Amino acid sequence: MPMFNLDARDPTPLYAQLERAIRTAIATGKLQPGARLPTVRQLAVDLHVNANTVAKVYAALERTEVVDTQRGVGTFVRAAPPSAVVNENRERELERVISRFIPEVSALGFSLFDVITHLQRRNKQEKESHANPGRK
Amino acid sequence: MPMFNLDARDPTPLYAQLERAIRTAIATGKLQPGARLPTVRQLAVDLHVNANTVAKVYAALERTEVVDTQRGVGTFVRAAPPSAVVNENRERELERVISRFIPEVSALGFSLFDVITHLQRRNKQEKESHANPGRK
DNA sequence: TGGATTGTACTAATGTTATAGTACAAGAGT
DNA sequence: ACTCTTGTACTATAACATTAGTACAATCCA
Repeated sequence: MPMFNLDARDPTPLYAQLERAIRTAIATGKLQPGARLPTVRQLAVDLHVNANTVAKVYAALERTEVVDTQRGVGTFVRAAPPSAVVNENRERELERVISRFIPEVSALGFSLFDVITHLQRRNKQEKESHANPGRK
Repeated sequence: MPMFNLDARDPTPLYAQLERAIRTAIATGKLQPGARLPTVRQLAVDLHVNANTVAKVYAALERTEVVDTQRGVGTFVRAAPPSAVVNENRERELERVISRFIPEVSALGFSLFDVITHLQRRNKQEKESHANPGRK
């Protein structure tokens, strides 16, 4: 079972799907700080994509300081930066990004409740995977 | 204000975004059976894309029998598909848009819990404003 | 030191996406 | 018949995405 899931029928480019998947895995705690990502070649085999595609994603994540790569060693999830924004501005920052998000989902016909329900399900799955890390 | 919303920064191809948007609009009832879509050229202007891109989407929707096109007249929404299919696609649609959203907020240093909390507060305010519509 | 592993850097070839521009065909209305 | 609007079809071009293959550099380990 591959660590991530790409959909070849999705018109979204593979590299974009993969980058998103890794960032999401980190954001939701599936990949914790310090965790090691698969090697470029191994992940390419698992996902049935070219090694160059994986390498491109790893390089992008390195540039944006999401992972830390060491030649000959591997690539690892960085420590979550202690939010450059201070607490007062944090709320406003979150408000701003969510305000951009709401019209998008509502344009697709979803309610706030739909979104909350979906996110809570994700959050629950995240906790379960923490409590039972070696799950098959 | 354009009828649909495309995001040039989203790596998903424009034609795919537009096809998805139209199908969703139909699925959610924003575009009802018999409703007329904008002309190829007009929609191209509204969305700031090439007319060929819109034409490509219309042709794809015609091939899959989602719309009915008549030369020199316009393109119109066909009868709605069964709702079971609609609901399945809706879930996937929500999943997709949220998957795009999560890496974005986490890049700003927010957790899923932060987002859920914020959305719940919004949801509460929304209900209150419904109960008291004339409120400032 | 030698060998294996890992990330990185190229080139080349092929297919897809998006744009621009032009032209044609079918229907509506005058 | 004429004109306008609409969808459709085509060429050409540029940029991007994907794959394949090769080579190199840094690190670890025996």
